[in-house]
Order: sequence, then structure tokens, then C-alpha cells
Amino acid sequence: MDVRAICLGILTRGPATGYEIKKLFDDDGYQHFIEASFGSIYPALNRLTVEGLVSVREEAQDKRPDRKVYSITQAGRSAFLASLMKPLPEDKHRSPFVFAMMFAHLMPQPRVVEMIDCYIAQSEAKLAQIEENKDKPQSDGERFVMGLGKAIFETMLNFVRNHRAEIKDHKPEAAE
Amino acid sequence: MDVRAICLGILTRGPATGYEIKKLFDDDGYQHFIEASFGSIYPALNRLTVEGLVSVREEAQDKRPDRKVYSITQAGRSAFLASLMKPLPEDKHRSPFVFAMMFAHLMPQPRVVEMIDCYIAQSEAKLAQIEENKDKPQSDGERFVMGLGKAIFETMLNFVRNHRAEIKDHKPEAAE
DNA sequence: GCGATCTATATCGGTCCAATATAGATCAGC
DNA sequence: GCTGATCTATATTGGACCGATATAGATCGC
Repeated sequence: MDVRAICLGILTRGPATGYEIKKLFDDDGYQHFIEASFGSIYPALNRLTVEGLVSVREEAQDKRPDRKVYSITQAGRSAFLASLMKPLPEDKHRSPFVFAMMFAHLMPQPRVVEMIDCYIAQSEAKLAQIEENKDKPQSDGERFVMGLGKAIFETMLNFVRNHRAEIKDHKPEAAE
Repeated sequence: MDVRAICLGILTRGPATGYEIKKLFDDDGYQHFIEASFGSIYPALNRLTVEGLVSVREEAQDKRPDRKVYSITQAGRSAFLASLMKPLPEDKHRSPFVFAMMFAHLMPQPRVVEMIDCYIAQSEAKLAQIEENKDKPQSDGERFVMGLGKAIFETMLNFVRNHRAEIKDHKPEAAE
């Protein structure tokens, strides 16, 4: 599941530029489960082109930088399918917040509450974004991703909210 | 939240070798939310030593490689605390499985079911590991991490199990 | 009209991971 | 008692990847 495979996957949905591939992650709900930066997308597309897994059509635009529209080739389709038949790498959930919570006892209490509130706000924003995209026409796969994202963020929100209440109850002198 | 900060955090709990820091992730439930490899831990500890944020005591062992036991210094403690006062990077949940599910329509149906079953088995194993460690003496922070991990994996398991049933109901010709 | 944001590509430094090397200890099973 | 597997322990290297930055004209909001 490296960036090259991710690009191939996106391109099975239709031709796109590097910029559009990146934007797909930012705008829709995918970035919660998979992402790639420009610094890896552009080199990946170049290499895929050399290997014949994608083809490029340069669209010279009037008063804009050229667009390089990439399309997946038959060889690319086969390669992507083959990668889906191999065992998948495991999920990785990296949470600086959770790590920080392990050291709550070292922090001033207001900072802990601030951290939790910030995390709650972020999770709410993510949930809102998923909710927003719910009306768009979606494939089965997209509905699965959005549904799972929603379920996970709701679970985390609940858990963290309860934790916040515990902290407040336990040390009422730090109440707002 | 780079590897250096992670090492400092672990060392606030007491002196440890690079090996032990890594093992903490593997054995206990932390690896679900934060991790680091040997390839980054050892260089990080070296740099922290040069910077005076940790100190080393080399224990020459009889018939074993030397142990380098690292302890956090006062300067290290301050640096770690300072890093906790800065805004935290956001969570990153990277799931090749979820990405692959977006392309279920391109795969042979048995492969989709296999993927889901594999994912369910992995999640069950992670849950079992958390359950196992429940009896160990734990700090507040550890209970928080384990509790959240348990809640998330249970949510995902539920969701994926339902999804599996849907696939089976929808295409009963692929039933086991 | 002016700053902010958007479209669009590209590169670079640095971080980090996965794999590999080394090497003796211990432990399980035969 | 021997043999292979696993464990303790450190270290390096190649490559993947990210975050920041550069460039540059377009468009949009105020």
C-alpha cells in the first residue's frame, strides 16, 4: 500500500492530475484512513509513467500552468489488481493525543482540559465533514468508508467526553 | 511528537535501554496508538545524549552485549514538558484495509470476504491483547489508552461484521 | 484594488521504517 | 545432549515518505 498503489487506485475511478488526487483526500472523507503528500504523489506518478502503468496527456492551458492528466493503463489496472490480491499491511493509528494523555499527571491540569477540548473540537469537525458529504452520490465503497469513519469518531468522542467529565469530577477545583 | 519526544516520555517512567523502549510498544497496548522502530530509537537516544536531555550508563554484561541504560535528565524533563505545552499534531489513522474496500467491486468476491475475515481476526487479536493486559497494575494514563483502544476496536469489529453480513446477504451465491 | 485563496507542478531536507547484520543466551523438543 | 528457535541487545543502511517551500497566474471577497 505505498503511494504508487494509492495513485493507481484513485485512477481506476477516472483520469486525474496529481493535484486532483491530493484534493480527493482533503475534500472528501478519505484522509481519515489514507493519505499521501505532493512530495510523494508527483514522483510516484512520474515513476508509474516510466513503468507504463499510467499514461499522461499534457493539457497546455491558456493562462495557467500545464495540467498533466494521468490515466491508468491496462498494465496499471492489472498491477493494481495484483496488489489487492497480496496480504494487506496492518492498520496504523498514530495518536499524539493518546500518548500525551499518558502523561497527564505531569501537566498542569488546565492544559490537560485544554488538550481534551481541542481534541473534542477536532473530532467534531471531522464528524461534521463526514455528515456534510453524506448527500453526495456515493459508491458502496465510499459509503463503507464514511460509515466506518463516523462510527469510529463517535466512539472516540464519547470516550473522551466521559474521560473529561471524570477529570472534572475528580478535581473539581479546576472547574471552569 | 517525533521519536525523540516519545523516548523522553517513556523515560519519565524510569531508566530503560533502547530495546526495552521498543518492547514496551510491542508487549503492552501502546503500539495501537504510538510506535517507533529501532532504526529511529537508537539514533534518537544518541542525539538526546549529545544534547544532554538523557544520560547513559553502560552496563558491561558478562556474556551479553553491553546494555546502555538511558535516564532522563532534568533538562530532558523540562524539554518533554515544554513539548506537551505546544499544540499536538493531529491523529493519523492509516488503513490499507479501508482503502482496499473502496475497490471491492474490482476484486473477486471470495477475496473480499477473505480480506474482511482477515481483518476481523486481526482486530480480535488486538482486543484479546488488551483484555490480557487488563489485570496488570496500571496508571490512569494506561487505563485511558487501553479503554479507548478497546472501544475503538469493538466499534470497528461491529461495523465490519455487519458489512460482511451485508455482502453475504446481497450475494448469497458466494456463501461459504 | 488588494490580500487571500485556488489551481498546478516540483524539489529538497530531514524523519522514519523495514530489513539486515552481529552475537551470545536460553529454552523447547527430540 | 544436541539442534533449532527465540530472546536480549545494539547498530546501520536504503529507501519511502512528509512538510515546507518555491513559483506563478487566476479568481474571489471585501
